[in-house]
Amino acid sequence: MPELPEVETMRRGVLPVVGCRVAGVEVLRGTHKPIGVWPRPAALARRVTGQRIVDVGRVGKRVVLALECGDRWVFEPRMTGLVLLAAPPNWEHLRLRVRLSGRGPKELLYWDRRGLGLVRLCSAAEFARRYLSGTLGPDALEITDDQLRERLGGSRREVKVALLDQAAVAGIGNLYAAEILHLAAVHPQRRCCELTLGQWRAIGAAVRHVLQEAIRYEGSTLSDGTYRNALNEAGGYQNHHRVYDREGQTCVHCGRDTVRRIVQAQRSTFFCPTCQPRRGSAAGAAKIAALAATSAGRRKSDKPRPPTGKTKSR
DNA sequence: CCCCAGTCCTGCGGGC
DNA sequence: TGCCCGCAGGACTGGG
Repeated sequence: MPELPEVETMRRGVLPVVGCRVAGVEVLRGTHKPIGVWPRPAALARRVTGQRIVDVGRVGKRVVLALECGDRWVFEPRMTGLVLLAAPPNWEHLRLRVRLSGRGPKELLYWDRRGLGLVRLCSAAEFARRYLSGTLGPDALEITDDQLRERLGGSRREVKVALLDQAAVAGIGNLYAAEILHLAAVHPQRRCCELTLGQWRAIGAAVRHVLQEAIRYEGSTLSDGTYRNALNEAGGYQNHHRVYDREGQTCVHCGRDTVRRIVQAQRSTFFCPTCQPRRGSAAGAAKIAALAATSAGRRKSDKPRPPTGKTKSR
């Protein structure tokens, strides 16, 4: 389930490949159906071999290697994909091995248990067309409250479903949508067009706060253990979840009600009926005002543990 | 245009 | 104990 925090953690983890040259690439086929790789392996090897990696960026939930020729190599993990420098959780599901030369890591690996992910090499023009020109909304870490409201405020969709729309805002998935709405004190089934300006601000503040905290803890590793960072280590944010996967447990905020589970758009949604009433509450708005202040104040001093993050390229 | 249901894929856990 | 079915949710497609 890599969402923005997990993919950002992978991106930071593989930053040491910047400056290395691609010495070769192997597309591995085990007993499973091969993942999507574009172009086909022979053409891929021809285009990437000898190229220097000049940057590691992120676009939504994808890791992007920028090559010196201008091509962008996009790794899209979808449900279970991992971009790794260390040994993978299980060699059987290794899908791609990129051998590197130069000082730094000797190889970069793409692993994917379910094989729903894909790896695509794009020219600069194709990259822009696919990922930068309107098909993907502003990055969730950078979107402003006004942009969020402009892009979703007119929609009749339920707000939790709308937050998953990558064309509106890029990076939020099922887990963090639930966490964000609990912090913002907004019921997941409220329609976007019914939300107040204050509620959109609360959601905006919660988007930034939840995602930054999750990045600080290097993402969420659920009970299936699939998600790992680039060094094959588990994340820590699962210990700080407010509602996700906590059905029937006491709400950590109000301490009185229990977390409920409903299904929206064929996906589980977790929420607390007391903290997220169907109508907005003054208490929720006040809570968010305080939170927004601490979140903004923390941003500059919030250093992840090494390897440290760098500006992403887009 | 907007929105939704169905599809892909594998591992795991519940039920019998 | 072993088997089967349903579920997990990324992005995409086809259709209303």
